[in-house]
Amino acid sequence: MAATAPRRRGPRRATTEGEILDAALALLDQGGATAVSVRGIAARVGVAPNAVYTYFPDKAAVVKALVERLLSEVNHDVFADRAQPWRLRVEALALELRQRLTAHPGVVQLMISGPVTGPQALALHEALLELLDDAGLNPADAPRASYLLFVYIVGSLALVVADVEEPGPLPPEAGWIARRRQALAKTPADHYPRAATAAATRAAYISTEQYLWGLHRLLDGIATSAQPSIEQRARDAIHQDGHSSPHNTPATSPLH
Amino acid sequence: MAATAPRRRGPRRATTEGEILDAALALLDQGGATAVSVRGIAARVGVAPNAVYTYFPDKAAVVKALVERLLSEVNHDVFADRAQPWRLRVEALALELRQRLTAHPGVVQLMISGPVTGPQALALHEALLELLDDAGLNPADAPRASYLLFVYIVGSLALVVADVEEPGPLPPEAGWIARRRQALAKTPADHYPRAATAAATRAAYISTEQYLWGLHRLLDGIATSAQPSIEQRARDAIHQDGHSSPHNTPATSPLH
DNA sequence: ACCTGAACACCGTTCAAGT
DNA sequence: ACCTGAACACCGTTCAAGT
Repeated sequence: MAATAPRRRGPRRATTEGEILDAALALLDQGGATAVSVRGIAARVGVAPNAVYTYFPDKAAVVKALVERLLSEVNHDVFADRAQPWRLRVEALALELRQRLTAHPGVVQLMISGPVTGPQALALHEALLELLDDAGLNPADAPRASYLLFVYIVGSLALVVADVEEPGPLPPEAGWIARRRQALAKTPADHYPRAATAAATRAAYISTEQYLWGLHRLLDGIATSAQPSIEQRARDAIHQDGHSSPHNTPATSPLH
Repeated sequence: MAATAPRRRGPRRATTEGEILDAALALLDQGGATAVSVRGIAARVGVAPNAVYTYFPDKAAVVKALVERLLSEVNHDVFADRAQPWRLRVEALALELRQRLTAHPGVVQLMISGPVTGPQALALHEALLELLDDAGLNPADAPRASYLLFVYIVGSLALVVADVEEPGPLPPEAGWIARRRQALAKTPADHYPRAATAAATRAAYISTEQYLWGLHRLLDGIATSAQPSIEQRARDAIHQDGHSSPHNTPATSPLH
């Protein structure tokens, strides 16, 4: 795709494709997903609105490229170490993605405004498949599990971001939860007794702790059904049954 | 909220608040989330754009009311039967929500454009908490599990809807998957070997079957960690330990 | 190849005015 | 209470024209 362009030797005037994405990112960060506009980008770059169409066919292409750029900032090293237990590696991936994407809250909305099929998204998918293969999942379950994890991660972020109405960076977690607790305390106990009782827990839905709690339940579910049992793995060591191929890690939960 | 208005006796001119939501829904169904505009609604109702502001303070309020209306169409009966195993009940809820929301694909984007806190959303939350309580989850885990399920359901629907770019009703599943398989077959095996091998499975990510597969893993994870084991439940029948209160259902997976 | 001016068909929202 | 005309500050995209 990115053919080695002739690279003009004149001093000013940068790549201008990167400039456009820089401008789009700046708009995203200060105004949220709705603030990313072709006209806004053009104004920031210092150019007429339609000049953007020299580099991108339409706004959707700009958004797609922006999503790819942010996905490219995900550090694959944090979950690449095959000596680590697979659960810890998945957890590292989930936390890394959460951190990178919540740093630009609006990007989640942009991501789910169209199919996520760019090279960076595919590379992440590939890495996760590798990871789950290392975990001993069979080839039929690994992709299913990878999508399950992706759905959970994206869904979590989408709901977290949706909870704040003002654009800009997400508020610090502690104060955010406190504010939610205050609001949820008004839940009418006569109509919604259980929701009212659980108000404090509900306030923490947007927390990293809830995020990890859910992830661990999910990993339990994947391990339970898609990994061989301890007894089965013992037998596997002698007689392979073609359904599973345990590699290196035990199915212990790291934090639970 | 809905105080009994004087109800004019003149023949024409309906509630006009419902008319607005009808128009918004029609726009949503034929043009997707982006087609829901104040001006479009006004044109459909046959009124000046600013007339909408007589009934709603802003567009966000219209969207919120529309989401609530669609959530109100969710049939609680399909998961209300306490004689049914809890897993089947959760599955019924998940399928009911999926069916209702995919009937109006754009609504998922509208839902996650702001906090989901209306009465209908709360009622659903309450019902799910009741259900998980029936399942024997302790009061600390039930709300966490309910949010986990909600995240999964909403995340799944968001990604399913994001996969189609044209607005309007979702395509029939079989042809949709076939089209995806055709596209994913082009995955370069040299760069993404596992993703390429799993192309057929990836094509079915948007299927109801994958949706249920993920849900079952999730239920396994919830049952494993938050429900007492079989032995523990046997002991529970005699000696209550205050951590769990099993009611009526075994932890068998219905479809797996 | 890269950019512009001008235009088209849209947005959400406000304000003053009318009934 | 309910609605309108007019306006303001925005959108994405196209087209013909310029360098």
